[in-house]
Amino acid sequence: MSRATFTREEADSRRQDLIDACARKLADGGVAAATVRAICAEAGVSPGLLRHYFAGIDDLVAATYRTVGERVKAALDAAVAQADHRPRARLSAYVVASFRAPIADPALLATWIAFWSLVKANAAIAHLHADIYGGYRAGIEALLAENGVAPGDCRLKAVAITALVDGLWLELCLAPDTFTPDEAAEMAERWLDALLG
Amino acid sequence: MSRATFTREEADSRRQDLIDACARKLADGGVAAATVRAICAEAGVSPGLLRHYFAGIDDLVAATYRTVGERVKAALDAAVAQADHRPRARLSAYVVASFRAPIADPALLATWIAFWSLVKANAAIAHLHADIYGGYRAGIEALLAENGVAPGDCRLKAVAITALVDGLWLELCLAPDTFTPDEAAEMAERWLDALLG
DNA sequence: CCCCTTGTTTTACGATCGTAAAACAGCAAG
DNA sequence: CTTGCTGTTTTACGATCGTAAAACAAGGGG
Repeated sequence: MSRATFTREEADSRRQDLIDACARKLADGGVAAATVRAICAEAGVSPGLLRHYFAGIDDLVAATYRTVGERVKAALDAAVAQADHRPRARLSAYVVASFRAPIADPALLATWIAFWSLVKANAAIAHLHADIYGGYRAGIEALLAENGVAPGDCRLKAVAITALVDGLWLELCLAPDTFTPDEAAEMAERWLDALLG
Repeated sequence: MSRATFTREEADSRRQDLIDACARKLADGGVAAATVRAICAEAGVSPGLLRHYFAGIDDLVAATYRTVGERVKAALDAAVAQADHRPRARLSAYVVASFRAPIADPALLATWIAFWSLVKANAAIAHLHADIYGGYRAGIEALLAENGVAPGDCRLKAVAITALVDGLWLELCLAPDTFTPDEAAEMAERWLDALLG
């Protein structure tokens, strides 16, 4: 039996393939399915290659969280940039974007839940989580300030908005039959109305 | 080396010990830490005993979800029973109880997140989840109806309330330094105000 | 006092895990 | 055509996983 052939790829391409495969495995099988062998098979690569690009499976999972987090943040920022320039429209755009493509993707949401489940047990993931959510919340706080919310109220209101969005994400992912992304966006909008007084 | 001694316990006691140990392991180590050997060690029992009370590890995890779910539901119902009889007070009691003892327990919330991460991959857990959340939502819908919410609006508003509560739970568990349970309860109350119009 | 039931422990097995290290193959440079 | 670098695969190892089945011990009924 001869050794399998392979094509040489640029480093960043393989790295990204592994990250994407990791996200996919986390999405449809949870943490238990994101094994070295399963991820590499999903990426169409032999198991040994993982440690050529990452320090280990934990490092790959962390890199995946970072990548997915940056992708989400970029999508949110893009939504704000494309929105009407009025403060309220900008805030709405930021929040509602969570329920539109490319963020409202079942696989992405499932991956996100897997990351949540790792925060308490994995220190590196915990640090990453604090970083990602800090940035997310900072974005909301800035938009709240634009809308005339008192500086002392921004922190808690940003938490409250993040909580509703995460909760709706969660239910949209775990029980997608009970409501639609449009209804989720509608509820989020209503929450903004309530918080802006 | 002689065989270790042991004391004979009533079946339900050992069963409950294993369930509690499973919840504890899920809480502080996530799904990865909830192995047969780790759980049995936590329960002070030899590894082989698990299969005397459960069909396997998956069965134990499911039983743990069911038990924890029932405990939460009982606490919520108790809070409503102790509340003022006016409809709005009863609804508030149901929602705010999520941020008071015994529900607002870090270990319980961490366990809950672990269950979320299993829903998509494990059919039995998914069925259980639908059951538990169905009951939870039904409780809110009944209280909303008491408060004069139109039948057609109850479903979506119950989803919205559940989402905010879950989102606040999540952040309270993953980033407990950013806000307090009291602030969470305050936000939930405000959400009720907004939804009741 | 002995036996019988059964809760409990022990031991063993095959599968799979993450990782290390060696063997190989593609491709550019000489 | 050959050489050297390195991306990639293969193989191997020790650890740990869930489970099956046998060995044992505790306590009650004859």
